[in-house]
Order: sequence, then structure tokens, then C-alpha cells
Amino acid sequence: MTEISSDVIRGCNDTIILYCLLSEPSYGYEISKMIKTRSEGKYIIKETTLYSAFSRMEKNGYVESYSSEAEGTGKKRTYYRITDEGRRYYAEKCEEWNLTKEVIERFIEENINGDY
Amino acid sequence: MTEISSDVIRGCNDTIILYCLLSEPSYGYEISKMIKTRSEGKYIIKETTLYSAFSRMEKNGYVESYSSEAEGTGKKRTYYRITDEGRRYYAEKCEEWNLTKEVIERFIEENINGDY
DNA sequence: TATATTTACTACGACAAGCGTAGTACGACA
DNA sequence: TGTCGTACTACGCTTGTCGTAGTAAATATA
Repeated sequence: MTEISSDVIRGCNDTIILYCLLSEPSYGYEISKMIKTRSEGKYIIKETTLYSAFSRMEKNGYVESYSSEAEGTGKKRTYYRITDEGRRYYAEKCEEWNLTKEVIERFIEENINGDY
Repeated sequence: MTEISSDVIRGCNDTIILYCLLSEPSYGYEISKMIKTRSEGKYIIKETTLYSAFSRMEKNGYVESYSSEAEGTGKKRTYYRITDEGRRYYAEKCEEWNLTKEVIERFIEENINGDY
């Protein structure tokens, strides 16, 4: 069975994560679940990939973090909130995706014979 | 103006190059022209990217190289020919692309407001 | 009650692909 | 004569991903 390409996803992880933050702040574990669910189990982001994306995006001003406790328990979690700059970046990445997709598909054979 | 994403293309350079070799053997400079033309000038592959892809793919058995002189002149060029293994790989990459594209598009807002 | 699993991270180091830079060399063209 | 196009090769840096490992508290299971 064909699996998804982590090399293609590579260029989209920031976009995917930012999408998960569009409506409300969230944290690592929850976002990884969201990605798994929304992709119907087809994409499971690696923890290290996710957390390093957070710190990179925070450095770039696309997200802001804050510590908040999980409901009930006194346990702290690190939440991330998308910034205006992050929304701009996300929109740009979507545009970029659409353009790139069109280019790539000029080099993809849709119904190539699976015999090879 | 939005440009294409080299991070997304990254996962597709092998596929793009192999596409150019499907019908007949070719060489570096010609392939770079084919890519530029077929993408309507939107994607110009870097020389180093192209040539390092060649040697990687030759090592992996997806292409074979041979030296042949350009018509008329006695000048030698390195041609690449796709192998059966390369055709299989190309077909697999196309399948992979279609699957990956579907996943990514679940995280892309089509008509996001450009105000951000 | 003991143990395993889930949740929620951090740190470190390796690796692969892309890319900037530079250099070579030959032919055509102005 | 010098620049432009053709056709490469070599070197080393950067970036993002990922394997591995470790920590620690909460919850589920035996």
C-alpha cells in the first residue's frame, strides 16, 4: 500500500499546524490528534517534527505560546495561539500550495499503469 | 506575487525529472529547459539540484547514463535513460503524490481572504 | 497495589536534499 | 576580444525531519 510522502509533507507541516490553530489555541498533543483525525489516520506527525515546528514558528512570530493548566488538574500545558502574522503566513502558504500543485501536476501521469 | 514552494517541490524533483525521461533519454541542460517550458516559466530547477538528483537516481538504479556526442560537433554530453525500475518508481511517486495531495488539501483553505 | 499506557513534553545528534558559490571548458556571436 | 550560452563538477552550508532517549505526572489495567 502506498503511503503519503513525508518529503512533500515537509513543505506543508507549518501550514498544517497553523490550520489547526485557526479557530482556537491548542497544544502539541491535541494538534497531533487533530492531524491524525482530519487526515483519517493517513498522516501521523512525529512529535519532534511538531515541537520543533512550534519553536521555529514562535521565533518567526507566527505563533505565541503561553502556559495554562489543563481543566481540573493543576498540570500545566504549553498552548499556542496563531498571530496575525501567522494568519498572513498561512494564507500565503495556501496560495503557494495551489500554485505549486498546478506546476507539479504537469509532471504527474494520472492513470499510469500500475504494472511497473 | 506568490512563487512556488521549493519546500514542496523538494519532494517531487525526482518525479519531475523522471517524467522528462519517460519518452526518450535526455541530458541536464535539455531537461532544465523542458521543466521551465512545461511549467510555463514557473519552475526553474537549480543546476546543482538537477545534477545531484541524477547521480542519486543513478545510484538507486532509476536512471542509467551514457556519453554521446551532440549532433555535428564532437562534443560529448551525458545522457540519462530511465530504467524499468525508474518507471516503477515514477508510477509509485505519482500514486504517493495523489494520496499526499488529498491529505494536505484537508488543511488548506481554498478561498482565504487575502487581507491578512 | 503494581505495572503499563497515555499524556506532554525536551534534548541531542544524524541525515538527506537543496542551494549558493565557484570553477572549468568549449563554441558562437558581436 | 569579450560576453553569452552550453554543459557540467566540486565543496560546504543550511534547513527540516526523525530516531533515540529521557523525564514526569495521570490514568487504565491486571
